[in-house]
Amino acid sequence: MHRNPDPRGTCAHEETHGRPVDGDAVESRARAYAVSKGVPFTPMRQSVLALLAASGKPMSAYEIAEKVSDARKLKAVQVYRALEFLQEAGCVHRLASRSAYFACDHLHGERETAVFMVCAQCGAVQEAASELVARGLRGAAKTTGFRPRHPMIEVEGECAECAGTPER
Amino acid sequence: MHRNPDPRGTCAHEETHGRPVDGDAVESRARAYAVSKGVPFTPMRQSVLALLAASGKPMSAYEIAEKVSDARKLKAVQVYRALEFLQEAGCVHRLASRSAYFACDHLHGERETAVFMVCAQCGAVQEAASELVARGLRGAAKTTGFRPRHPMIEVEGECAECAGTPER
DNA sequence: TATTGTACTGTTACAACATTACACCCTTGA
DNA sequence: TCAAGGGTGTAATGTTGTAACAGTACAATA
Ligand SMILES: [Zn+2]
Ligand SMILES: [Zn+2]
Ligand SMILES: [Zn+2]
Ligand SMILES: [Zn+2]
Repeated sequence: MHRNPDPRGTCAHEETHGRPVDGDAVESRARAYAVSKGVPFTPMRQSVLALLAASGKPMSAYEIAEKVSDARKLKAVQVYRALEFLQEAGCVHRLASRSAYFACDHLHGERETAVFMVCAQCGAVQEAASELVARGLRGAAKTTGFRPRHPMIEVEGECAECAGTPER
Repeated sequence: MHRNPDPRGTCAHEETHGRPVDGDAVESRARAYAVSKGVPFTPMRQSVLALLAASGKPMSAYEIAEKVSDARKLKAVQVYRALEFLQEAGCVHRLASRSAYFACDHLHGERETAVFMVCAQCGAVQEAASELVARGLRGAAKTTGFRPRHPMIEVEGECAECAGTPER
């Protein structure tokens, strides 16, 4: 059900599709967060974040463990620890629909509602913050007396590039 | 909310929190789908759907396998097969945020955008269809040329009952 | 300097979720 | 009778995520 599509098989122009994020910007955000929490920004955390930022696509923790070409072979549990920190720092998100993680260089207001748009063809993720969606959610919640806490919006579809080149 | 005398023993706690769906309605929808596809609506499928409808809460496949009190002990893979059919039939949804499945007696228009509101306390799920959210998503997609196909919106929070009775 | 506290690391084991593979039924229709 | 297509039962395996614990690094403190 949530097997990740094989990038090599589905998309010949992988290079054109990646949406690498600004690695430096995102790393400095992570460093700032580490300072604010009084914890170190370790090489482990740096490696995982750099890989995600460079790839620009969601990857599973096990995939990350394989691809962190840091000589050492990482175990998944180590990756999960790094991801936990990076998610707290706000520079990595988890895609529940794929059990995958990706780097993000946006600045998220505390109250923002992020929309993740995942391309079914190439796997690239685009992020948007829609006030209209946020209002809609508040409205839907109000009619049932529900108190929203953590909205999660993931849309599968086709990115502009893949829609434009329908048959690779 | 509906007349749904649970045949088998569900505990009293569940009783107060569950939001049982209309089991008959949802089963007839599943039967109609089976007919339309020329496949049988088997006892296996019926049992799984009935259990989900009666419980009114999301359950994992393994939980379902345990609780289908049908004398036989089901293996998870059998439950997954039934769930696959029931999801196609549109009477069961998967909650990605919890890797759980729940029955739904709504009629989903092809273009509707469903919002799942999951109570963090009691686990109950409420479903709503917000046109405002749908418009917001279309808007967000349009600005990036993204073609939305399967939106997935899950909001964690507290249902009216749990918010009203903080410490039951 | 020695001690303590805190957090990261490396490793093993395991829990929870999901799929693949295959043999064995059925029923339906040549 | 036979083959084809689907459902079932079972075992094995794959994937995702945590718990537990011993060891290490380092800073604050006595
Ligand atoms: Zn983001
Ligand atoms: Zn794409
Ligand atoms: Zn529904
Ligand atoms: Zn509740």
